[in-house]
Amino acid sequence: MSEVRVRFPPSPTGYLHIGGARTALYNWLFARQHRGTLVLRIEDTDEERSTQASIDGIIDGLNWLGLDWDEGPYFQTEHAADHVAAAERLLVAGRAYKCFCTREELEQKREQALAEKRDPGYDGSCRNLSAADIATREAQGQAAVIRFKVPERSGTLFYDDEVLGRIERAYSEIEDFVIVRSNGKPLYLLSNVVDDIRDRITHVIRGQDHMTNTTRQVLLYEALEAPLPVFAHIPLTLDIQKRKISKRSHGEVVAVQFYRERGFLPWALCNFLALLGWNPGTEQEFFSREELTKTFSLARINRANSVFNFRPGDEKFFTDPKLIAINEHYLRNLEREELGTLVQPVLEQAGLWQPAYADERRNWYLDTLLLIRDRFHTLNDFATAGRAYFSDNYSIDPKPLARNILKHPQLTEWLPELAARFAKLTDFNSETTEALCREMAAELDIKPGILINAMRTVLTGQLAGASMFDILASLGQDTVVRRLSTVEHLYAS
RNA sequence: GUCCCCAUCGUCUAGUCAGGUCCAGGACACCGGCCUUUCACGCCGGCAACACCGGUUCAAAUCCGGUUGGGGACGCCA
Repeated sequence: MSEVRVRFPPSPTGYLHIGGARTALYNWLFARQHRGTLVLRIEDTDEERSTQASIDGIIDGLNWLGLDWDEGPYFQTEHAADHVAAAERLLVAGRAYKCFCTREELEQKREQALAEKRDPGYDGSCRNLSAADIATREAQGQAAVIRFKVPERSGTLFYDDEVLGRIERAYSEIEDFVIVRSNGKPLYLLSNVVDDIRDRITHVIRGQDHMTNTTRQVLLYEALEAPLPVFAHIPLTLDIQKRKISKRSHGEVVAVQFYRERGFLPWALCNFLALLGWNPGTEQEFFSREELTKTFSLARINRANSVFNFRPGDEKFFTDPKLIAINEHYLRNLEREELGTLVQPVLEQAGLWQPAYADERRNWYLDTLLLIRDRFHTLNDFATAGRAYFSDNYSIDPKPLARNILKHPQLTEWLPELAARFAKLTDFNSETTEALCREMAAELDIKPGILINAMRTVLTGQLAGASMFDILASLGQDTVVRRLSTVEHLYAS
């Protein structure tokens, strides 16, 4: 039984996006499940578009997601000599040939073919050049690319895809493709195969957009006399208009980085991504790493493409609502200490962190997070909607201000009075404050809700929140008294 | 234009390979209710789909053919 070896080969031409992350996740799950090896290989043969920033971004993204690899990162350009050597071998074996057609000629033919609604593929002009002809052209200094010579066979070529079943394509439909540029640099189709052979890749798990590449690469494996890996083409992630998701046309919402910045939990994203195109066949939707690793299987990957349901410009659907729901689930179920650890950097970045939260106020800090997390969607909410718990410098939302404060001008007297009474409490807790508050409401002959909602608004700035008296206990007597004592400024403008 | 892939609620999907247990199940979203000082959680309920046509069969979401629709590829990009 041979070892499972898979790879994730991003091209560093942009950030890591949702689709790429899912491909990485599926490879990672498959590797971990089989106790195999995941190779990270940076496919940087496109020198014009490859950037160091992209490489860093991709690695950062994978690290954040917790998708670790066992070998690499390898860089494809470092093996360019291997790729060219393979091409030379194919040339010698008569499995490839030099083509002197210029880019301009090819471009022109392609456009013309498309305009006439004909097949735009290469017409094979240089396929049967004589040795003398080639020598002459080379002597003249004409540049040549190397093309793979697709065998003249009747019938169809096929491979058995783990997701899609048998895929067939007629030999006659496959055109002679370029494997080495005229400047001597190898191209993806070739490099990718040579590297996969060298890295002893056993399973190629990649997007369905590679299917036509695969049929050509199957030919390359054969010509290079290497065993074929197992192919698994996973469905594509589409936007709501059913367009393939790409960094260029969709911007940041499809970037993994975006979710990190917005306070999503990395495993929530993984869990969501796992379910986008795959399902366990049971009704389970939340998985730990271990559970997912155990349950995942290529055979249960969906054949149809899936839609990543986000609506640009829509605040509520700024990303797929299911992803938000999954994130909320994890946020609510995170263990106390882990939650504390994850929220810390968010508070730090907002300037709300205090060293005491790691020390003498640790308990208060963790209790407070537990108290307020139920209504939050992301980690960032702790620093925004939850700001009043960590700082006196917070703003009051207009909606609760109008509804709970401005509507009752007498609160300018009631709230300071309430503060005064709170100040006298010797045991300030949720029970004593509630009793006191209800007592005062009865005296004034008003509904307790008026005082309670007014307090919520003044103390947290928010329309919604946890049980008010728990909030009071969390905030503490001093803060509560201070904030309730002067409220006139709220009526200012 | 050619080739390849795909087709179940708005979205993610179960069910398709081994036809009947499916007048199609779950989740998210949405709507209503309960709870409640608010909001949320939670709980209860609701709306909502087998693309179409034909064939095979006692029986089709499931098998076959066609149509339509969607996607991908057709680069000296990866």
